[in-house]
Formats: sequence, structure tokens, C-alpha cells
Amino acid sequence: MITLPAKAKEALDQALAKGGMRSTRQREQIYAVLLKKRDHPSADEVYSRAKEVMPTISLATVYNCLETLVDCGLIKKLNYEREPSRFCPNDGEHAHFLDEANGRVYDILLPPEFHDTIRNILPEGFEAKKVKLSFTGYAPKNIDSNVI
Amino acid sequence: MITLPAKAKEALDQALAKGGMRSTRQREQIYAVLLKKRDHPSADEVYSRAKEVMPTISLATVYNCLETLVDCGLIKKLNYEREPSRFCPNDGEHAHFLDEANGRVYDILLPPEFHDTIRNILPEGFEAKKVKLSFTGYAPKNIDSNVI
DNA sequence: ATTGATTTTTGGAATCATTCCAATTTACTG
DNA sequence: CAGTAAATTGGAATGATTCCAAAAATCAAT
Repeated sequence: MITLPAKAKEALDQALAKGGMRSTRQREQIYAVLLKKRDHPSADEVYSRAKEVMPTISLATVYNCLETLVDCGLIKKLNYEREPSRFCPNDGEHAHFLDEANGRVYDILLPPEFHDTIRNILPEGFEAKKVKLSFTGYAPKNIDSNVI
Repeated sequence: MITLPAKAKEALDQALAKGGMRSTRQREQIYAVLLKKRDHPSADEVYSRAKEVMPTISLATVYNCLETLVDCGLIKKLNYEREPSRFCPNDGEHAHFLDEANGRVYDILLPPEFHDTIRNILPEGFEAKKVKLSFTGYAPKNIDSNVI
């Protein structure tokens, strides 16, 4: 069991309550695991890490919890081609950069007005609920953080 | 059998030759099918349409041909979550808009400088080979073309 | 054209991330 | 504390895609 930072715990409980969902140990641990190492792990990788802090958790539960957190808006689901989905506990708007050399994904923080700018290129009548911007290529070496 | 427009046929043969690949009836028909109705079909849907013009073609071949065309740069592969991949015979740079109401995907043509602008937001040292911009939401009704 | 070497196509089996299921356990309400 | 609804669990099922080995088709050189 790991302890979720008080602030995160609060955000989690609120987000769950808003959707009429219950706060459970499993959901808390999955969220804690994602916040601890922010490297965009797959469901399977989350399962591995979760088992270390809660050995009896099941893979099905990991999938359920991840889906719940996505629905709550606390985390994001990333997809590259049809590879296993990866998860990102960054709720702000940002782009993603996949480094082809090592498979790592970086969060690229954008200037605050950027998403609006992008939305404005849409022709009259198109209403975007979600905007996804993602890059693939090579990241500079010696980057330590996954959030840029 | 459908006839591939002369210009497209030429582009296909050239693109294949450049990669040391052979021109085959199957590849030609798959490309023709994609150009005929530009609605971003899945591999399965391409298979249905291909069988109408070439009844003996196999699903495996459809997958093979689509992959080849993607590798040649003649078509693009689109992915939404982990739904079946869809294919787009538009080789220019453009964004995609998925209409949640009916599942249709629209090509959104961008101002020519836009992709460069987007690339420029990347921090020093990040080299993007591919940029993907996609929207999800509601498109205006009564749109006839899939290319905007 | 025919041969030979190399690709490509083909049908069916295999893969594997994810979803589904029914039974048990857990969390909330009164 | 009891009752009810939601969540967790392990295992089975799903389904798009890939893999495989054999047959067919393409291209280059004769």
C-alpha cells in the first residue's frame, strides 16, 4: 500500500463522487501508482506495479480502475497505432511526444492559448470536444523528466 | 476489377518501385477501392469492397496491401483508441475530425504553414518525424464530402 | 516466351490486449 | 447492523491483426 498525497486523494474522492462512484482501495492504489512514476505505463505495467503494493489485485480490476479514472478525467489514455494503451496522470491539456529510439513518451506542455488557436482552424460548424496533438520522432538525450 | 486512374496508377507503380516492391493486381485494386469512396474504411470494410471487384482476394492480402501502401506513403493509417484501424488515401498533411454522432471521419485541410508552426512549439532538441492532429466532436450536418 | 529466383498471395491457425461473465466481496444508507 | 447497490475477482471469450507454410504470380535474363 502506498499513500496517496492528501491533495490527490481529495481530487480523487471528489472526482469519483461527482460521477456517483465509490472510493475504493484499489482505485486509490492505481491512482497512486500512476502518480508515483510518470512514465506512461501500459495496463500490464500498471498491474505489475500495483501488485507490489497490493498483491491480491487482479488484472481485470486494473483495467476497471484505469477506465474509471479516465472517465473521471483524472488520467488520460494514450494510443499509438494499435499498441497497448498507455496512461498519463496529467489532467491538463498537453501534447505527447513518442521517442522512437526508446519508446518513452514525453508530455509537452503547451502555451495556454495554443489549444484555442488550434481549435480555431476548424471550419465553421465543427465543434471539437477533444483535441489530440502528438508527435513521433527523436527526443534529445539526457532528458530526466517525462514532463517537459 | 476497377480501373485505377492513369495518374494514380503511375504514382502507385513509382512508389512501389522506389521501395523495390512489385506491382500486383491486388495492390492496384485495394488502392482503387480506397480512392473510389474516400470515407476512411476499416480493413474489414476494404475487404468487403475489394471482394466485389475481385472475389477471390483474401483478408490477409488486404492487410498486406494496406500495410504496403502505408509504407509507400500513398495512404495513411488512422487509429482511434484501439478500434480497428481505418485508412485514408490522402497523402498530403492534414488533420482528422471524428464525428461522434455517426463515426465518420473528415479530412481537415490545414493552411500550408500550419504544420511548421506546430513543429515550432517543440522544445529545443526534439525532432518530430510525424505530427498527428486529430479532433473528436460533432461535425455540422449535411456535409457531403469527407475532405474539407 | 521459358526458366529461375524472389515476392506475393492465400486460408487457416495463433496471438494477445481487452472485455465479458457470474460469483464473491465491499462500500454506503438508513 | 442490515440491506442494497457497486466493485472486485479469476477465468473464459472476443476480435483485430499477425504469423505460417504452401501455392501462385512477377520480374530479369536467357
